Amino acid sequence: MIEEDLKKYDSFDDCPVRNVLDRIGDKWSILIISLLGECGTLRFNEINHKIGNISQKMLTVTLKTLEADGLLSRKIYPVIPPKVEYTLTPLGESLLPAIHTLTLWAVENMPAVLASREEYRLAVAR
Amino acid sequence: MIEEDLKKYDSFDDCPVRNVLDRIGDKWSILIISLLGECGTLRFNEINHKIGNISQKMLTVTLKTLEADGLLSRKIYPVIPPKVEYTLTPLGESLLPAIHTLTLWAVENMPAVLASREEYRLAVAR
DNA sequence: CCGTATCCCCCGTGATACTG
DNA sequence: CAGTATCACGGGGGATACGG
Repeated sequence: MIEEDLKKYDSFDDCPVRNVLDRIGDKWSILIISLLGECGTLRFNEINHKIGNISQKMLTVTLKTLEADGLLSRKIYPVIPPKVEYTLTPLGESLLPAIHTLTLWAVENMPAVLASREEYRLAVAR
Repeated sequence: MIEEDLKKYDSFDDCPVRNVLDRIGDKWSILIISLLGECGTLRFNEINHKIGNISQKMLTVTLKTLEADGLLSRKIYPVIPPKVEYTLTPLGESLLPAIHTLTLWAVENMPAVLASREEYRLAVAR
């Protein structure tokens, strides 16, 4: 019984912010979306080099997830060596303003957060 | 221009969006911030019950982290049994618009994301 | 060049029991 | 009521090697 009875009181599963963070709150998604938002279209290795410290595996995995979610599209040129281009879909582009808002907050307020955290650390250490 | 100013954050380590997600991109932070944004001030067990499916440990950990980051404040009443109230700081409140923007996007576009994902799943299965 | 396929480790999260 | 303490686990993520 319990499993189902609890679900109707489960505010968690229906929270839209959590749903979106479950999709794009991982380590690389938003970074890739921002990058494509700036640059328009990029090849696999271009993204790889621009980010710099992402593993090839995670880049592949993240791009595939974003494609499955309909946030970016993949164009394969049947040439050798292979050439693949990634571009945001309109759905992906629609996410840019939200990311931008979050970015602005970060630029303005992260220094305060870091300062607070340092102060807290010192207070606890004492 | 903001767009150009942000370009200097291209590298991963200095990316503001990643910094903020590293802090509040965990499973419970944004949910708690939203809740306090709605309700103003809440006691430990009130948050516990309103969220419903968070473990006591994670609630404690998340609240402590948010306090250390200066996003919420903690008021302890020296009574027995203990009474502790949590309220957003101005810094925490300043995050609400960004969360709201993200929420709006989720409400509007998550159905499309889920549909795309299902379609992709079917395409791969074939 | 653009991926796949493995192996492995860390740590965020949860379950449970206990305390002032 | 509001936490601590401890144990356990699952999976996100990295390193590496191989494939078309």
